[in-house]
Amino acid sequence: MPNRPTLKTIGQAAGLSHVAVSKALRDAPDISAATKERVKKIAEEMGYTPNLAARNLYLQQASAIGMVVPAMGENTAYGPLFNEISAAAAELGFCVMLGSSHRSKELEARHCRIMVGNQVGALIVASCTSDVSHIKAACGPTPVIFVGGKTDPEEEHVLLCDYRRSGALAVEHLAGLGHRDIALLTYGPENRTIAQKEEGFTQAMEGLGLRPRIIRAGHASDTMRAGMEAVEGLLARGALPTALWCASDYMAVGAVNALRAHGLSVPGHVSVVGHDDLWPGLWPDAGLTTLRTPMAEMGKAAVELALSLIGQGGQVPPRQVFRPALVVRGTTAPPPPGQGGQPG
Amino acid sequence: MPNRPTLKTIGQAAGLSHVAVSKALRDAPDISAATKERVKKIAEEMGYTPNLAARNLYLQQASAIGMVVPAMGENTAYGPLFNEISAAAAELGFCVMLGSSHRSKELEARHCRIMVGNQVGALIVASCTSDVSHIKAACGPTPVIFVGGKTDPEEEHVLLCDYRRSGALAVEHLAGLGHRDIALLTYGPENRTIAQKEEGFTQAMEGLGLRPRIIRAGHASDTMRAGMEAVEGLLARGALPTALWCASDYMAVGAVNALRAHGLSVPGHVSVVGHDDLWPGLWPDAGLTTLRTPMAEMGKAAVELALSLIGQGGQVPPRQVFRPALVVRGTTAPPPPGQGGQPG
DNA sequence: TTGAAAGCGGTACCAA
DNA sequence: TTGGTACCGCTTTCAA
Repeated sequence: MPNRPTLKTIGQAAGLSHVAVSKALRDAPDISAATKERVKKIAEEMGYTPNLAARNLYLQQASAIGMVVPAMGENTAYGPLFNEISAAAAELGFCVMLGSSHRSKELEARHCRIMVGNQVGALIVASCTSDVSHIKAACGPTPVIFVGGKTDPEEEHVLLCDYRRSGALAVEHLAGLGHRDIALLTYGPENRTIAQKEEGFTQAMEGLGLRPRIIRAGHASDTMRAGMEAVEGLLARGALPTALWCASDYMAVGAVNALRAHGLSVPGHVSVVGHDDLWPGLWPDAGLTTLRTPMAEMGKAAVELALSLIGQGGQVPPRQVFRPALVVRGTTAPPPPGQGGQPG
Repeated sequence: MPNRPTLKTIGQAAGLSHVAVSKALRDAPDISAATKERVKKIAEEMGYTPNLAARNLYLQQASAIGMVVPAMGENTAYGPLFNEISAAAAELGFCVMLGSSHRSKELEARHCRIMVGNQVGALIVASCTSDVSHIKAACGPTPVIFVGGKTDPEEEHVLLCDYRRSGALAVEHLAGLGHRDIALLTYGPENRTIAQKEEGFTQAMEGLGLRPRIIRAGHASDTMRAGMEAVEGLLARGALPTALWCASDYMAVGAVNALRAHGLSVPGHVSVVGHDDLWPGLWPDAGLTTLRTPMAEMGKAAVELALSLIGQGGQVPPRQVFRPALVVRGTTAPPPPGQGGQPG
């Protein structure tokens, strides 16, 4: 590391002790205004930046929080979530250490250990598996906040999204438009997020006396293809419903793509709803009707909870569930005349 | 911060001084094997993690590097780049502090200051503007590595991608297939990346005696729409070429979308090449032919350069230019018979 | 083979 | 109003 000026350096230049300099820079009441001004000027000139590691060491504080995710980009929601967390943390003078686990439990634990060693006050982890014992072991007494759908809602600190409600909202919207034959398209492998969506969907459909159809196709690694395959399968069986709710926006785009390739109009013939609202412009000639997860609120809540656990913020509930919201754009409309009925 | 065990804690449990414990844990030659084993066992049991901040303070080292980007996600290349940087850093026991500037110079500088205060050894910055004076001011003596197309290639430490070569590769591929009427689609606002692509394209076309056509449309914030608008404009003027090179993959998807909406086949009627290769599966029913920026190499190089500047690695060239590579998938083919000629 | 002392940069306490 | 001293957790040096 390059030689930055320290309190001592400034003190020498000012003919003062490092203690006086420290006080002057922090506007202590027992330093004369003249001295303060002089010291501040010198510090400014020398480009002084306090060494937070040293300060934290003495004060037994933290000025960083950690975050571990499976991967950034790759059409996941972690990018937007990180943006919010970064902003909220910077607002409070904290910085964020981030690690990509590349979906490896070993790397996940390794990131946690490195960050704990580097004195993060708390960790926000979107684990790549539902089993998080290795993470807890790696973090020891450092508090961990779990985020993301794979997590057990009974963890001590956890921020989740209510995907059951997603199902309710999707069905409510589509049924409200007059659809009665609605299918949910999901993908493998089974996880808590998918299960919740299926549950919410089934419950909402049955509540309306409608038959819930759930089609599982493809794999999480390529949900766009999964959407196409699901639609192809439905078409091949002559079982196309009038509305589709897809478990992810990407899947929805794949579904729309496949429908249009077969000369079907969206939303003219078939309505499609997505999930996540990762890219408002994803389907630019119309805009995808979708369910928005409240990333900004989740990010802010994660930082608040982290600071609260560090003891740098007020009390915050240790478990929070966020509610998705419906965003109506151009891929949903009433069903074609005469097709609103429930199939056999 | 929760009370983690320290060397002193372990020493008390082991009936030794903290010095002996420190040595034992680091396998110093002057500690007996028996003591080492005993100490290590106790440390293990207590879940000891060395306080790297304290170690760094004494050793005047850094164990973290910083990275500042305009935003994660949002269809930028920073996600994949971060993944690589994270992996390379973790490999070497370093962690990465990341900040999203939300395209604000103030926040950009703020992140830099916070990270410098937190003792990062070096910073990797993808600036949101070409002017980087505020960043340099915020970082002081801490070395900064600039990445991304907006940067002046004369900066002291800089990693770039040769977008002129992208133009050459795109033209070479399309001309090799028999295309003579090729247009480049770009978007505003003008920046160094775009300028380089245009330059490389023009040069390559003229080298083959072909007329370079460049269409600028839309805005960087929604390049998918820009791609659609560009195609609509070309169709309206009856000036559609047989091949399009789009400045981004997203723009290419928009272009393909618009072409197909008009009943044109890709690559049957028109070939389309993208740029970046952010999502191999972006256009699932074919796969987009595109130019791939070598993210993995750039990430690795960034970390190596950072460590070299910290004095923790070997010598590394301070400026590096990476070469994009052509990835041929399903959106390029020879032009339709009789349409390979150069237009008036 | 072990440990006392000093120092990294900062802050708190108390004496001058 | 100022500064000496001690301490945060760790490592290095040197004496026991």
